[in-house]
Amino acid sequence: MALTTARTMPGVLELLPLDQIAFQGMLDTVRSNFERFGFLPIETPVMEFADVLLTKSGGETERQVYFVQSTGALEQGDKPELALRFDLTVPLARYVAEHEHSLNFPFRRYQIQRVYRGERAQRGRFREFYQCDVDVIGKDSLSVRYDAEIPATIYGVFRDLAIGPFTIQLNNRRLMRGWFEGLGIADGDRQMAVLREVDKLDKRGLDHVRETLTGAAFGLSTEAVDRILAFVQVRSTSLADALEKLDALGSGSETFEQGRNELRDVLGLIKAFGVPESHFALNLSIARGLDYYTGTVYETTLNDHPQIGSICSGGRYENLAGNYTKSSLPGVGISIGATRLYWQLREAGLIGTATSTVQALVTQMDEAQLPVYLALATELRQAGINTEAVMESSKLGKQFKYADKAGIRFVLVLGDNEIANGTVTVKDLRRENQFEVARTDLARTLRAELEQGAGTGVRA
RNA sequence: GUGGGCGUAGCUCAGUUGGUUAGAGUCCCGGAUUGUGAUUCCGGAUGUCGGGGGUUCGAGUCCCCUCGCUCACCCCA
Repeated sequence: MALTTARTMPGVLELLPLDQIAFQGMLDTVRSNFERFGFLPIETPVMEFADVLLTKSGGETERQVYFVQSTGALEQGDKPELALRFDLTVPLARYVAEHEHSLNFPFRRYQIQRVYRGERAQRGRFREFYQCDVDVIGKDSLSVRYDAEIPATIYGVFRDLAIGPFTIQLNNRRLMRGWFEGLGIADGDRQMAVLREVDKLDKRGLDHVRETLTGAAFGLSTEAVDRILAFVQVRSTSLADALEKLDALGSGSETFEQGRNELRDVLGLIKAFGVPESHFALNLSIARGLDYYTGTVYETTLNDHPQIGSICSGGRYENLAGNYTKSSLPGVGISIGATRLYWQLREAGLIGTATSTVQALVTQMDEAQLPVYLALATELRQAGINTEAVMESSKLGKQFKYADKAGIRFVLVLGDNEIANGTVTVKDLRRENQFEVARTDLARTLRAELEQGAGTGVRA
């Protein structure tokens, strides 16, 4: 019989158990921080009705959507009725509109699930990936103060992930649009186009952006472009510096002043939330490509690994669910692309080898003593230690090799001597030492050892 | 969706101006006398040379087509 090649589609990340443990450790850190800040969990279906998912989308989104069709509909040649979600924000909008009358506002939710995009595979880009989202949705209005709570949450996440120094960079869409208005770029679509272009500043460089803006596609004057470039190059080094640089921009349109006031409030509150000044900064080139953002926008980068780019981004939007309800539902939120983040951290060598979730292996010296081994394993499990017992007899060396490869830290040997003495021999494969303890003290001893070296599993 | 690069063991690759039975390292499996892994030594398994066609006495190598992967753009986590 011809064999089928075992393979997965490009753009998916499938991990071996030890890597999966590291990845899940990362998600646990994200989740616990989201919960610590008082966000509530929800999950939504992977599939949604296509018309619900694609309401506001232009051609770009639709191009990246996977449609889903039942066999029956496929045979009849119908248009697909269902599609896979491509982010968690659109399903959130649908969720809030659908359950509006049962929800408590401001609605603070977090959601950690996979999303799907039909992209051509590329380094660090996935077709199936995890997003970790937090959003706050208000009914009719939502204070700009929430715009500061989001970065505070994000600070907690990346601090606990311990992946090195990072900076949460902030900007405000109103401030940008107001600045462009002052230069005579009044049309909304045109403002968006300029905005998307300056967003590339950090990636493409000053000259490239200048060339594009003065070029035929935009046709802006050299003076206007110089003013834009001066604006988007603003970066801050501390809170006082940020406020000073905002003042130094001079006065502007009503939109501009509104944006500036929002930014001032947000920056001040981020500090009040306890985020160190070294970890947040003004970056007036941050724009975000998505057009639904209206005010504050965020991007987070690792200081020592700028090539990785943004590892977490989001912002403020008015009218989240305008396509589904007449209610006004403003919100602010952010998303961590966990799959890409994990993949890039691994590429950069920032993730060490995880230890197994299995903490102890009970070896088998003598098949006849199997009940003794199983009783020992049960004892340890009852003491909260994840334990595996060797079920098939083999050479002890082979059993050690198995434990080593599996990343199991403690190997327990129970032979005639130990049984006679009421002891257990423990080999700690991580510390590379061996000791013998009374069986009655075993669980306590292992617990103490394990707690000593407790970590997130993501540390290098 | 648009443009460039690359396809040889599971992985990283070598393979001369076309010339016998296609190699190395790594990984995997087994062994090196009594109850100890990761080091060392010995042995073993593994390939429609991406696929199809053409040129030739002879193609991994040259030509054409095709498929796959990958990088950049677009967009984005």
